[in-house]
Amino acid sequence: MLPKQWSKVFAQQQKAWLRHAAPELVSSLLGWWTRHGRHGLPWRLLPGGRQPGPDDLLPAYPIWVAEVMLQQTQLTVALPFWHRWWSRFPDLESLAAASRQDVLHCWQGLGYYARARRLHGVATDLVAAGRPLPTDRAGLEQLPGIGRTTAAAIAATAGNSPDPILDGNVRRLLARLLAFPAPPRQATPLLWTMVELLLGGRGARDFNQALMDLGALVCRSHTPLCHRCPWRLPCRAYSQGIQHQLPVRQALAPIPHVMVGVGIVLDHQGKVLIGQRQPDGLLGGLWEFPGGKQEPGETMADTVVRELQEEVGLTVAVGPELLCFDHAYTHRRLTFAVHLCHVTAGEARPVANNQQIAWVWPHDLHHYPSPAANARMIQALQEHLAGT
DNA sequence: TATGCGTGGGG
DNA sequence: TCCCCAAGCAT
Repeated sequence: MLPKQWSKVFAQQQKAWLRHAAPELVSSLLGWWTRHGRHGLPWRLLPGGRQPGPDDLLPAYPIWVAEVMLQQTQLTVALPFWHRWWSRFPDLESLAAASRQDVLHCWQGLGYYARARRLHGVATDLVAAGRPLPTDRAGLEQLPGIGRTTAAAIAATAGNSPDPILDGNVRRLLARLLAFPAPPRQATPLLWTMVELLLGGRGARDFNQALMDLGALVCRSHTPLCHRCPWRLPCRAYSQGIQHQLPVRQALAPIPHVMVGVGIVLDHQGKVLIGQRQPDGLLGGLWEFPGGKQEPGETMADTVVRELQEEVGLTVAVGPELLCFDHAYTHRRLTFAVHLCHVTAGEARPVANNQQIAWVWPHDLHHYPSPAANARMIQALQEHLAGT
């Protein structure tokens, strides 16, 4: 980390330069964007792909949904989910009228499930109060799940308001343009000031989209394509030849690895047992086969027996391993060992970690929203049953 | 200020 | 294979 005094001097110098250089930077950015072709979100979501003029107002609801889906998620990944959502919940009222299960089911596979819960909660509250979705940044920022960047993205995309964003693309662009000597991981006040100076108070619809396109297509994380960049000449990282070393990376904490034992319990009819996770926290509200962490000294069979006892009050006999695979979350790595089981004693009931349980026909499992790792287990189970 | 929160694509 | 990381936010 840099000495505090040094940072302050650096910030003052950069701000002064940016005030001076902003008009030319914006002009070359928008020029590049116009020549290059517009790839921004509103041009993908509007009927017929028509292009909005500067004074056009676009509907806030679909943009709100899209921008929340796009938090920490790339456009190409989110787009199919957005289309599914759009056909299922085309307006605030239909979303408010849906059940939590339907909403999670539509979101299944996209991750960060609290986003879906909050979208649903906001829709429910607004419709109950008879109020529309806010369209200004301040109003949007009051909603749960909406921070400054998402609020600005919605307001600027829908209404061309003068609200810059500061997402990962913009942080990386600024880090290179200014040869930023510290990790720009968080949206700091300094970085906000920088992007405000750059925008200069004009409508931000095209500006925000152009910045994100430049970051995604040219000023890429691994291999920046500087020869195509409209900011190549003013870019300090490029002039110093250090564009590959920027942005400065933040040291990451080591990621723990955990072994997890999972039991797929079949009853005498052939139904299987699933449990629904608590509504909040990791994978909240999703359904999965019972299981949990392997404790020191346990065999995997021990783990499955103990977890089934603790979670659903069943005593089971552990059969053969159905499959074993790795799954990585952002802050944890898991290895799942999945075993077929049958009940030897007890009656299934929700005890810990579950708000409810259900015995389900294997071919009905897809009606229950479940995390990606569990979806792999379901597939393996169905292949196993088809083969026997 | 640091950490929890998912998943899939790309080097 | 392994690691990074992506249109962030809440606590």
